[in-house]
Amino acid sequence: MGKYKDTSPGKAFGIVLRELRKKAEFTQENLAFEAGIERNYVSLIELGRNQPTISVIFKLAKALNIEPSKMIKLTEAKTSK
Amino acid sequence: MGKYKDTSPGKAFGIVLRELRKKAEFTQENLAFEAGIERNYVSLIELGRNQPTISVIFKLAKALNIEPSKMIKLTEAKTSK
DNA sequence: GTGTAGACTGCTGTCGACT
DNA sequence: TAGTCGACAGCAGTCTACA
Repeated sequence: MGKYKDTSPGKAFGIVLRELRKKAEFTQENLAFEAGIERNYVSLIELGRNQPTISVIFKLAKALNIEPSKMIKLTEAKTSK
Repeated sequence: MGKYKDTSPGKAFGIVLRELRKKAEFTQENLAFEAGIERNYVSLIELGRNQPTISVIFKLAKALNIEPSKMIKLTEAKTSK
């Protein structure tokens, strides 16, 4: 407890998602199509406005051809530091 | 064709959560208290009825003293993607 | 100690359209 | 190409309570 500069998991995940999407050279529209979700929803997640559920996380990971746990691992790195 | 990996991420996560909770010798009530969520909600997650959001996953992982990515890794092993 | 149920609040996620 | 807006359905998550 006490004070920490707390980047919420949701926001951190959004940053990770954007980085991975750019690296994969996807547009939000392409990623949304591959993951089977809405394009503007990808935007909301990347901006950290929406906290995705576990099923959405798995969909995104599959679309990006990466393990879900790898995405979470990257997210941890942004939340703790 | 694997053994029996035909589970949705939500259900798989529930199974993993229960296994980890038992291993840590927590009751649902203890875990809920540590994670700062409702006791019956732990039950719903374990049963695969509710899909937790990423923030809840992080709360549970912290309460169990395990990395969130580790929980997801275990979940992958029980999921058919 | 856990599952479930109802009632409730608020957010996830969709959809079309405009910036 | 990405952000946002409003309207909307559905579900995440709370709370109390009972088997």
